Amino acid sequence: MRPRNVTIKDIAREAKVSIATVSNVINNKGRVSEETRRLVQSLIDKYNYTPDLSARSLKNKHSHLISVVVPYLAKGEFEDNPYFWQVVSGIESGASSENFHVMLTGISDSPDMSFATERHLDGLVVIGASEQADHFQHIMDLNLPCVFMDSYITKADVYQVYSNDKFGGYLGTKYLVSLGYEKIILVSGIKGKIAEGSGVDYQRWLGYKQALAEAGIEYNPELVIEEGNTMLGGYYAAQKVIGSIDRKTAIFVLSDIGAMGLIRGLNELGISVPKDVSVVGYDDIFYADFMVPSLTTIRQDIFRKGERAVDLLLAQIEKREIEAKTILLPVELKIRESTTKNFSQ
Amino acid sequence: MRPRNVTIKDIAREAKVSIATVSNVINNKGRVSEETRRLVQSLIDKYNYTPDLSARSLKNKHSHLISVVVPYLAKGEFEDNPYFWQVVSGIESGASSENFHVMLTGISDSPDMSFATERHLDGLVVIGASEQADHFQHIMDLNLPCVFMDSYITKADVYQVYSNDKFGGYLGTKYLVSLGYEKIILVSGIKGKIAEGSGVDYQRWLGYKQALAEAGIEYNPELVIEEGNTMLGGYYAAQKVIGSIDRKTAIFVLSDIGAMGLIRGLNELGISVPKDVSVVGYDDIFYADFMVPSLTTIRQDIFRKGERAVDLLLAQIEKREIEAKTILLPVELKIRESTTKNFSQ
DNA sequence: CCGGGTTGATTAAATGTTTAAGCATAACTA
DNA sequence: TAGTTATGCTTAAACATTTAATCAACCCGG
Repeated sequence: MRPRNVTIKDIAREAKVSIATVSNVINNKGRVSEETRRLVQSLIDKYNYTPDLSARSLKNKHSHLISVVVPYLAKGEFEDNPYFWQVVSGIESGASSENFHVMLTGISDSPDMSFATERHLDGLVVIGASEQADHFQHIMDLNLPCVFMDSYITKADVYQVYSNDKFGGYLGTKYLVSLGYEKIILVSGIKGKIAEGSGVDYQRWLGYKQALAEAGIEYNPELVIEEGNTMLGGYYAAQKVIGSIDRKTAIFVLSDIGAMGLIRGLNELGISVPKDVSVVGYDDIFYADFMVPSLTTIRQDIFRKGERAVDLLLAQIEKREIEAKTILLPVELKIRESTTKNFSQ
Repeated sequence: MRPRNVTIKDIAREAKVSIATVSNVINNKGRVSEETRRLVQSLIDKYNYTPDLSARSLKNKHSHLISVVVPYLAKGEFEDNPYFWQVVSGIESGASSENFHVMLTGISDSPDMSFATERHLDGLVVIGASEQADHFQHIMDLNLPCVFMDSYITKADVYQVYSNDKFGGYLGTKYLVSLGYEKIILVSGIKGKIAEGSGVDYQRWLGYKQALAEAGIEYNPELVIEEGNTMLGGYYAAQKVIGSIDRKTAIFVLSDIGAMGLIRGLNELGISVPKDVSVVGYDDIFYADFMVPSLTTIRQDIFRKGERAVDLLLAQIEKREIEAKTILLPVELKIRESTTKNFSQ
């Protein structure tokens, strides 16, 4: 029905040159006179010819395709934290402006990474990897340009981007202390991460501890609730936390989504934020500002993080010189309605 | 460093057979004895060989790759409605279980669809297309298996999946009427869609009108606010709406995200939900249940919608017989805290 | 014992590119 | 003017597959 796809051969035939010449004008390589270059280009435009990427990638061993590897919540179901959508959005933005396309793959317990070589992927952005996990070695074995985001890999000298999680933990805690609270509950993510000493939550916890130490508040491990940085996790955390809330207590939740669940849970238990307890979140996902109450939080530019990851990835792919293998993005305290001065004294 | 990728040739050589035979065992085609099949398979397993998808796709003209086409908010920036992440998650789920991979591409005003043929994409899931828009014809011209989601295409006989938007609009409106409200403000999406008569918002608007008619309430176009189904849109809608709120007024927002912005905006203007006004949302995005107040909304199973779109797409790709080209998913009223009976009488 | 069918394999072409090597022709240099 | 060099282009191989065509060997019925 529709004219079959025009190939380099068709262009070459009509221009009365060899396909090599056409290839040369496409890629701006080799030697070709201005005259034929124009002729060929005009035919390319006329027929709207674009080279077949499968053929190209077969020859080249690269595809202009990168993949972002996102942790699965359940089998085949992505984490429902809008954080990821913002990251992915940033990655797509960075990639598409450099003419790369983005594939989306989930990673599970037994990760099969063969797709990366099968498809001649040019690179990977891996979100929230852990060097303890199986998949880490699998990924390293690919020997592919790779950027780890929010991963705190120390064993290997890899490219990484993260924001200043330790400082973020410090900032949030210190702010609550400055408001007059002396007992600061930390609601953190996946169980065991802190003990394991890995991941963003561990870093934020370090900052939390540091701020406590500076304030002369003794660290109490019982105030650290590892509930998972999900809405439901925060919601259940409310029940765990309720018993220990007094006039000197504030809560620092290491994700906005968790904070949202927590606030909801507290409400149902008759505790109102910020009247009865102050809550600080983390991430500044785009609706933190629209919640009721709006959420005091540690802001990181999530979209930007995705873009920067692509920068770093493309630098590797194109073997450009780079200042540093690691990009550390700033965090910032956003004060909103979910926190208030402690008037109990 | 790492042994260069093993190809079909290597397997063939070691098995002392031709590459055609290896190809046959891989694809379960042609004739090959049980004995050699086992031999070859064992070598495939031993070397962890997987066929090169570029070469395959060059020959086959298909790639086991589909793309989901998402509207851009700004250039390179996806719509921030978590709705999309849930859809994409469902699509990835459906695709990966059938060994397809998913690419993510944004669509803008001047859409270049050449990537689809260049990459031998097997199909497209297009979200929120409009047959009036430029991109629609571009997509049709590709002549590729395609599923339109939330698009209400009528000009062409295409595969589509949507949920029962008209009924959803009816349901939400009728519920507010049943609570005793007589003046129901509709906060809708992108300006002009209703006049244009296209898209999900138009359908929901039809349902809205129908419910009003059944209740004997006169339709008043001034009560329809087209503000964009974004959080910020809802937020600004609050200002437009504030003047016309009285004791008999309720608000139906055609997206949860917009409802969230609206409720926030109303709060800032001193109006509390549901005490002063009842609000119904649309979508049941995953945190509608966790907001304060939790949101009465029209629920659709967004994740499922993504999965079903893939079903439909794969049926086309594999040329399977299908009952119908259109899948209509149910909607359901979820009653929560943002609505309350009108006690003004 | 001969011709036809079945079985298990091989050969070779084809897919659409890129690229190294080669080859005229023209232009420059000594 | 002869030798070198630069220019513009072509040839052909290579990339890793699939698949149609072919073929040898074997079996079997008449």
